[in-house]
Amino acid sequence: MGIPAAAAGRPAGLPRVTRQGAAVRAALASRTEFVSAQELHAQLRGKGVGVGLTTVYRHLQALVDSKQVDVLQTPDGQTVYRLCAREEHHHHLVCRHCGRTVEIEGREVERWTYRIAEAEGFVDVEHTVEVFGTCGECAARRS
Amino acid sequence: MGIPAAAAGRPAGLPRVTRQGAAVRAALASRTEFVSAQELHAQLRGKGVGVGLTTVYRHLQALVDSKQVDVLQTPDGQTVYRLCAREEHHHHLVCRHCGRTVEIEGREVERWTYRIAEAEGFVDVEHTVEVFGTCGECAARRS
DNA sequence: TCATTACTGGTAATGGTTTCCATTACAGAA
DNA sequence: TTCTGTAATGGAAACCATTACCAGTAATGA
Ligand SMILES: [Mn+2]
Ligand SMILES: [Mn+2]
Ligand SMILES: [Zn+2]
Ligand SMILES: [Zn+2]
Repeated sequence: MGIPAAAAGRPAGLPRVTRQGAAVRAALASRTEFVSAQELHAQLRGKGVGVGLTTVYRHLQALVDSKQVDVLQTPDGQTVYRLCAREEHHHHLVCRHCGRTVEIEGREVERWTYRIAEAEGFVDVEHTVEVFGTCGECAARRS
Repeated sequence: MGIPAAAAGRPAGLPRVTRQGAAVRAALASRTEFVSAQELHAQLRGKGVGVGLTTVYRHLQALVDSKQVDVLQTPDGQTVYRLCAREEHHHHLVCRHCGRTVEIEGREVERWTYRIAEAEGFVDVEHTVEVFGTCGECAARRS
């Protein structure tokens, strides 16, 4: 009675495994930079994988909610996603030309935000820290 | 010949002084938190000040371009504006409930972003650093 | 006062994201 | 394997904040 031992697949009865879900995740995994839902959708369609745009949005949101994917808004306001290597909290250094992305970590910044917030009496704090610039290659290419 | 001594008003021949421009700036000055263009427009209309939504957007953008106003996107993606006290580069600690905003400065963070970017070969770097949380009052109110 | 032209603002167009909802197809039960 | 309940799908329509148009208005300098 009770919980089947081989409950490995997916805990309890959560998201079903579908062709589309796998496709979205795979598409994201194939890209190393941040990409938009529309870009991913176009990429999938281009390779003949039938997936609705709505579904792409849904899976991306689910991945974000489960902390498996990072999101950020580019300076020009579009939402982009990325399947990051490290699971722990981190930030990004992004080339505004080619999109090349480097995951960065900063103990000092973490301590700083916490200290500042506490000093002002704020609790339940979260922060966004993103760095944009021109990577070496792009800088050379346009010199 | 030459430049009139009393060129105080507005340097050279740049933006004209209009009722609407003053209204938008005044409306922003009356608010201490970050507000959206739509909110400002509604506030102005509510007080009987006739200003078109398009014009509100235009003036906000102009104020942003001339560094007189700060912009940021809330976690839920809406663009909000604020007339800050200090002109120098700084960041914000914002209450996600009441919008109360504290201007913060962080030499360490500035140095950190610069150092990281340089180490990775990035140039022409800019960064976004915003801290969101629940302020003391709001924390008490919902305890 | 007059002419020049930047500014204004209503309306239409954009464009990314979400909502609807009828259809499809996982996955556990029989 | 087949049956079934229901989560997932996806095309179309709705949303909605922001922008583009452009004819009318008004600030400015002569
Ligand atoms: Mn951090
Ligand atoms: Mn800074
Ligand atoms: Zn680059
Ligand atoms: Zn508050």
